[in-house]
Amino acid sequence: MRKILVWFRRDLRVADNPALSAAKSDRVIPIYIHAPDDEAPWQPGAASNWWLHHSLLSLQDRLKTIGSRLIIRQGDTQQVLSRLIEETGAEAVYCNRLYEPATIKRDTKLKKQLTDQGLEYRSFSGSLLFEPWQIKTGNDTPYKVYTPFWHACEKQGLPHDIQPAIRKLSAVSTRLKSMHVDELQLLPHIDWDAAFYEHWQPGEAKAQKRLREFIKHDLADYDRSRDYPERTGTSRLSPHLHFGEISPRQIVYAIEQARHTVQSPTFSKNANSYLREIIWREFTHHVLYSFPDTLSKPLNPRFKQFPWQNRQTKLLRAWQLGQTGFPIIDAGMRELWHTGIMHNRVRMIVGSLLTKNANYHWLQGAKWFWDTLVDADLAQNTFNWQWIAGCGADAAPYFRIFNPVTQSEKFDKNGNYIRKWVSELRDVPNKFIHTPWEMDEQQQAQYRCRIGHDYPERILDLKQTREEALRLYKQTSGD
DNA sequence: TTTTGAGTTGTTCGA
DNA sequence: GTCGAACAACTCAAA
Repeated sequence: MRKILVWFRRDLRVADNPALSAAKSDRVIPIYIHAPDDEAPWQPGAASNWWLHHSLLSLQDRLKTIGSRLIIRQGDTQQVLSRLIEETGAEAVYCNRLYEPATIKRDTKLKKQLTDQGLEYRSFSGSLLFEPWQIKTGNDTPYKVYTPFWHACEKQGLPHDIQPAIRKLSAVSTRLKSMHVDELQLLPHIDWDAAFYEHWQPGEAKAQKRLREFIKHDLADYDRSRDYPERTGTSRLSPHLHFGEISPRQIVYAIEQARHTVQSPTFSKNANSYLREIIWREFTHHVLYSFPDTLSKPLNPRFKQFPWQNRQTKLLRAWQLGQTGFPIIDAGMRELWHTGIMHNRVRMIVGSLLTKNANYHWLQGAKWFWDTLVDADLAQNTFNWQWIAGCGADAAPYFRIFNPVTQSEKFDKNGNYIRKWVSELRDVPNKFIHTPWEMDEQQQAQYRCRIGHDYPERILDLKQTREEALRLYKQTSGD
């Protein structure tokens, strides 16, 4: 039996883990290397680190139940790996592939170094359904439009062959030292994460539970209910997927099973809508893989000179803190701050306001989301911010500027979402919940919400900024 | 090579 | 209140 280092990265699961499965009949030494310096300039934010902490604890427990032990180390990846190889006498390193530009660069270098030393380095496909080089147009170019990409995936068939969970691994020598998860200092020093514990349960088992509950309660009505932020009609699997506590193949497998069991055209239609979202995730990774410059530059070259603002100002701060004076925006930004997530519908509304109405650079929004989201994912964050800013793949047309009042009236009719997150508006009746500035002084006093005192004035004029944005974007699209 | 059809999520205005 | 059209042309992808 050979000794194999199974290098966990963002595949923190035991079931359907191709690298682990490939190594399981040998002597597996599961390792996790915390190497924050490798990830600059996109260091994971505090919310992401909170999740990682709990996910690592969970993986540690899971491995213990099958007779193994997770070895945690910190430092430069290459040095830590060499050290571990020396200490253990391992002959091989197995891992599941990641696709961000900086990670590919690091892993390619590592692979060369290890193979040069006569070691085996093997990587597997564990976090995407399709490898980014696997889905190409007829001209062998990467797709830039979603629908044909989806059709190409459908044509190949969404893979749902899953590897069963491993029941037993050989023991890891007690002499091999591991750090405690606590020592990685991933948890915040000040206590702002209380609400996270109410909203999230990281870990492989919880991810499976979330998937089952989503299919049972929400999938049948997914098309409709996913658009209403007060409901829980979305899957909320994104952070689990990001850290690989669950694989997209496992999701496809479970959806297909449910489809088979339920046997209803409506259910099947809703199931497809959800699978399309999973394929959006694939699409964002494929686009970043093929166009690594999009991390900082617009995919659409017309936007090279686009005059987005890039300064730190009061307006940006007000947006970040949920103090814009627009209830739906403030609800979303506060939900994000408190829970590490924001409903998808609301992400579009706040993104449109920042990039189009306020004319901020999409990277400003991307950076804030990166720091605050538990599901922060480089490919998806980059893609989606470029999408809403109108400069990305299959982007929103220039005239699509969300109106936060209209959106709010449409998707949070009774203001339940707003009142949940913006307590100043708790007593404001439905008539004014989307437009509290329309209350006269007496009403403001009566409902205990004085504009400019209890709740902020609006930070911008919707109509005027919309017209300015239309002018700017029209110029850019029409040149 | 050329042609053809289509393209996540919206808003506003006027009939 | 409801509905359809305008907002624009361009690029992508496949036939």
